[in-house]
Amino acid sequence: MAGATRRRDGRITQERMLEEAMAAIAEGGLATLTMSALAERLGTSGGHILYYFGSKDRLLLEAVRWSEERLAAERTGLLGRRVTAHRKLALFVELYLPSGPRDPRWTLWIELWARTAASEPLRAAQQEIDDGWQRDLERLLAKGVEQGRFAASLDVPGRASELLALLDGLSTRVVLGQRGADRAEALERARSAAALLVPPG
Amino acid sequence: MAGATRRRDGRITQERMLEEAMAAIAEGGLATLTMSALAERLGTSGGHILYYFGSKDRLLLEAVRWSEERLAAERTGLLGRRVTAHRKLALFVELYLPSGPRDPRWTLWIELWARTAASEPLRAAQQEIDDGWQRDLERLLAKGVEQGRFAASLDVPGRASELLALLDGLSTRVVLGQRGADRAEALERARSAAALLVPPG
Amino acid sequence: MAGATRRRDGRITQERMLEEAMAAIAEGGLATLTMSALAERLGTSGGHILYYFGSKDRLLLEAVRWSEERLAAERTGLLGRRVTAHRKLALFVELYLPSGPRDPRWTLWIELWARTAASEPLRAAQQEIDDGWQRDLERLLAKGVEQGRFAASLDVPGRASELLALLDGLSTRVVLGQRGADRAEALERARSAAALLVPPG
Amino acid sequence: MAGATRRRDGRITQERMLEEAMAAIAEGGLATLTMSALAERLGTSGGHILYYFGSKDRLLLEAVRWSEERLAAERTGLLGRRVTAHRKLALFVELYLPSGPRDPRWTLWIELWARTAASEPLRAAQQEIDDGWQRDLERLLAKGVEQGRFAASLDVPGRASELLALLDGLSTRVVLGQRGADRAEALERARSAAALLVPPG
DNA sequence: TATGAATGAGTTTTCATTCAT
DNA sequence: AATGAATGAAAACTCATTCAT
Repeated sequence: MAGATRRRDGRITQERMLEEAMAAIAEGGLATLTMSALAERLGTSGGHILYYFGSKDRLLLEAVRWSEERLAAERTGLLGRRVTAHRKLALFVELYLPSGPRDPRWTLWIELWARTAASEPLRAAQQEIDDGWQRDLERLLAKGVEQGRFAASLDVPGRASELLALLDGLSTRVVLGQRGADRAEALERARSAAALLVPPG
Repeated sequence: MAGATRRRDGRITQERMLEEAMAAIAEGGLATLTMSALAERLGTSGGHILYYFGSKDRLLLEAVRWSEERLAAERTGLLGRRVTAHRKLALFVELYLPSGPRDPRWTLWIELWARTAASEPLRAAQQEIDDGWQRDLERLLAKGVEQGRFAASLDVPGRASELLALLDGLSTRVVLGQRGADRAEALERARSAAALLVPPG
Repeated sequence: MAGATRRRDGRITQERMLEEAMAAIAEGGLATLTMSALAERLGTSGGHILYYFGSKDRLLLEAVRWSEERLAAERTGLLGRRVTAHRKLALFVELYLPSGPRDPRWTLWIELWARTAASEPLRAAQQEIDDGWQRDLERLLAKGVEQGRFAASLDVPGRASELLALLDGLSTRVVLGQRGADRAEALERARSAAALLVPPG
Repeated sequence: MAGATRRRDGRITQERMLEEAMAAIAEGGLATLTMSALAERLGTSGGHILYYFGSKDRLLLEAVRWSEERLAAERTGLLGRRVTAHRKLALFVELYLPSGPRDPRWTLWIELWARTAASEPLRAAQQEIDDGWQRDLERLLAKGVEQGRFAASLDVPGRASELLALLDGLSTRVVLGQRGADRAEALERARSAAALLVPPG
C-alpha cells in the first residue's frame, strides 16, 4: 500500500513519519527510537527524515503537536455536540484518558516530561496544549452551570484544574501499566471523583 | 574534605552516594548525571561507584528507594501524631507534594517513569512504594471515619486512590515548573479537592 | 530578482555561480560552503549547480580558474603599460597581494592547498597558474634589465621565484589576519625586499 | 616494541598519539585522519584518544604544539652554537624548511591554516609559534650585526620578517610537491635571497 | 577497597550526489 | 534545463562498564 501513502506532496509523507514515530515510541519507548530504526520502519533513510525535520528533537516536537492537534479536533467536535453537560464531561474524560498501557500519545508525554527541563520549545508547546484542555474544560463546566446542570456555586477554573490533575495522575498509572490501574478502573475513579468535584445543580 | 564524611563502614559511603546522586539529579536532571560527574562530586572514581552498585540502573533504583524510605518514615511518624484527621490529611498532602520545581524526589520520579517500561525491577519498586502511600492514606481515612470526622459512607480505597492520582498530577505540574503551578497553588487545589472528595462526617 | 541576472545562455549563469561561490567562501570559508547554501544564494537548487559542474571539487577548481583568469588579464594589461620597470614591479606586487583578511582569491587558495594532495587536477591547475605568474614576472624583470633599469647581472628566474615565494608568504599572513600583518605592512615588506632582490642597474 | 612505549604514565602514551597523528597526517592529509583510523594505527580505540584529548581539534592543536616544541628546542640549541653568523643563518634556514613533500610538520600547518579562521585557540597558538621564530631570527641577525658579520645598517626586524615570509612561501611549494620545488631548490633560493637581504658587513 | 585507563558500541547529524519527473 | 526529494556513507563524540593494578 506504499503507493497510497506516498505522494509527490511532502506533507503526506511527513505525516506518515509522525504517525510511525508515535507507533514506534508506543512499542518501545523513546529510548529505542533511533533515527535509523524509524527510517527502517518507514522504508526510507535516516537522512531523509532529518531532511524534513532538521533534528530528532524537532521531530518529537512535531509528533506531539500532530497527535494533540487531532485530539483537539475531536475535543472541539465533542464540545459542539448536543448532549447533556454530564454526558459531555464523561466524554471529555474518556477522550483524555489513555486507551491502555503503551497508549502512544501518553507514552510520548511521559518521555517528554523528562526532556522538558532542557527544551524551551518543548515546554512552550506543552503549556499551550495544556491550556487548550483547561480552557475547553472550563467552557464545558461553565455551560453546565448556565444550564443549571451543575451547581451555581461551582469554582469553574479551580475544579477544571483539579479534574485535569486527577486525569493526569490516573493516566500516568494506566500507561505505565501499574497493577490494578487499567482504563476501566481509571474511568471509574475519574467518574466517581468528578461526581463529587462537580456536583449537580 | 571528602575525608570527613568517609567512614570505614561502606554503608555510610553508599548513602552519601545516593544522597549526592539525588542532589545532582535535582540540579541537572538525569541527562547530565554521568557516572564520572557523580564521581567527581563525591571525590571518588566512577569505577568505585559501580563497585558498590553494579550498574547505573541499580544506583538509580537504590536512590529512589533510599529517598522514599526516608519519606515513609516521616509518613509513619505523621500517622502516629495526635492531631485531628483533617489536620493529618493536610500534613499528608504537604508531605506528598514537591517542595517546588526541581524537587529531587519528584525530578527523579519523572525521569524514571520514562524508564519504567524497560525495567521490571523498577516497576516493582515503584509499585511497592505506591502501595505504601495508598495503604497509609487508607488507614488515615479509615481512622477519620471511625472517629466520625469523615462521612461514614466514605469509599475509603476509592477516595484514597483518587486523592493520590490528583496529588500525582499536581506534583508533575509543580516539578515541571508549569505556569501558574507552584507549590502554593498545588496545595490550594489539593485542599479544596480533598474537602469535596472526603467530606466531613 | 535572480531573474534579472539570468540569461538564456548557460555560460553567464555558470559565471554567476563561480562568482557567488567566491563571495561565499570569502564570507565564511570553504567549511560553510555547502552546495545547498550556495544554491540558496543563487536562488536555484543544489542539483542544478551539480548539473553544470558535475561535482563540488570541479566547481571549486573552476572557481579558482575563473578568478585567476581575470587576474591574469589584469596582469597582461599591466605588463603592456608604458611605465618604468620599477613602477611595473610595484604594480605587480600590489596585484598579487590580497586586499586584506578574507580576500576571496587567497582564502580559496589556502583552502585548496589542503586538498591539493588528494587531487591531481587541482595540482595541475595550480601549477599552471603559478607558471603564469612566474613567466610574467620573469618577462617584467628581463625587460627591466634590457632597459637598463635593473642590474645586468640579475638572475632573472631565480629572483622571480624568490619574489613570488616572498609574496606567497606575506599573503598567507595577511589573509589569515595575523597580528601586525595587514596589507600595508605586507606591501612595505615586499617593496623593501624587492629593492634588495632586484637592485637597480 | 609496544612494551617500550606503553607505560603506566599517560604522558608517554599521549606523546605516541601525537607522533602517530603527525605521521598519519603526513601520509594522507587531515582529510583521511579519522579518529578511528588513528586509533587503529595506535592499536587502541577511538574513545581512548578522545579520553585524553577531549576533541579532535584539541588533538590537532596539541600535535602542532608538540611538534613545534621539539623544533624550538633544536632552534635554541642552534642559536647557542659557536659558529659564524652566516653559518647560523644557513642552519636556521635548513631547520625551517620542510624535509620534502609531505613533511609532517608542514603538512599539518597547511591543513591548519584552513581551520585557523574558525578556531581562536588555533590562531593564538600559531601566532605564538611564529613569534618564536621571528624573535630568534632577530636575535641571530642582531648578533651578526654586533659581530660585524652583517651590515651595520641592517633593519633587523624587517629583514627577519621578510626572510620568514620567503621561507614560508618556499616551504609551501616544497610540501605541496610543486614541479621544480624540491628541498634543494628551496635551499638554493633561500640562500641566494638571504645573501641579498642580509648583506655581509 | 579504590583507581582510572581503556573500551567500543551506539547515536545524531551533515552533505555531496543521484535521479525521477 | 531545472528541481528537490531521497540517499547513505562517514564521522565525531559520549559514556556505562570492565579490569589490571
